Amino acid sequence: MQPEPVHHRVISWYQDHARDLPWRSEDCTPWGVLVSEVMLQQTPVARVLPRWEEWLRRWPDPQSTAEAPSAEILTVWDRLGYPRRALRLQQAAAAIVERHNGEVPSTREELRALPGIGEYTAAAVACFAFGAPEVVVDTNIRRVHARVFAGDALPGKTYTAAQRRLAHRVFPDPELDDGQFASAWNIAVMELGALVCTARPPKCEQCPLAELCAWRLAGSPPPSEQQRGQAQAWAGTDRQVRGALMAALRQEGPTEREDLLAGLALPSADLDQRVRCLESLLSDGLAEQRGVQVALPGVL
DNA sequence: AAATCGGGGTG
DNA sequence: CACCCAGATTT
Repeated sequence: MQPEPVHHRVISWYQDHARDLPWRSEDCTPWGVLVSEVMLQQTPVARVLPRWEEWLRRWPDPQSTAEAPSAEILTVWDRLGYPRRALRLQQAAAAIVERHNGEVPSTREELRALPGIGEYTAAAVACFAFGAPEVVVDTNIRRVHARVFAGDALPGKTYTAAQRRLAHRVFPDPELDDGQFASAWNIAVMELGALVCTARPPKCEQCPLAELCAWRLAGSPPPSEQQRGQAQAWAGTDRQVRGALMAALRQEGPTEREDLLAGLALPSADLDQRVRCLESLLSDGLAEQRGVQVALPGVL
């Protein structure tokens, strides 16, 4: 759409209030941006920062990442969560070496074809690392759009087709400013969602859009039951058991299968669940079994 | 469209 | 203790 007050207000607000994050630095490489985006998938900025610093210090480019032992990749990943992301990030590095001569590709389509790079991350890297005017939509942006334009308290758990259409409809026209204005819109709305238009108690008194926010103008109605995501319990789940197994493999190194299964400090997990979870880790390539030993992958 | 996949910080 | 966090992949 044509530039409107909503666009100018958000971008101006960003220029005054943006956090100083290392992957936003002028001298951050596209690889640094890509690593940050993968680490930030479902993981807060504060927990990513130290892991990102160490990763880039050890593996500053796709080539070195592709050559590293997977066991080291998973150890540096530490407890960031969803360790399959770490494995896919290494697979993406290998694909970049093979298909793109070791240089992070700059188009949304090429990025989307890499392992672990979905709709959001492909658009984010193309925009933040290369300045491409792609429509970026993350959980922060979905929430801002839901409130400001749709008048809803929360966007709901799943990214719907209607929400995708809305994001495109309110995106500034890239033809106008060679895309400079359009690409600035993405990071500005995202930061507004992260700092002001937050999930719980939003700081509307600090918001540059408060006067024109549809949700606020409607009286800030509370979220419906449908909009409130039902958080699945954590204790007793396979995810907890898988996480405990991975933590043990990181800390203890190669371990006899029977000792690994018996040593888990999770009394609630019966043997069937422990075996099922270990088998799933082996199947995912997050662990390897060699004889009676189980270990992180890639170490001979 | 829904399920699965970690882990920790926070109101 | 429920809820949230710069999602991707599979079914």
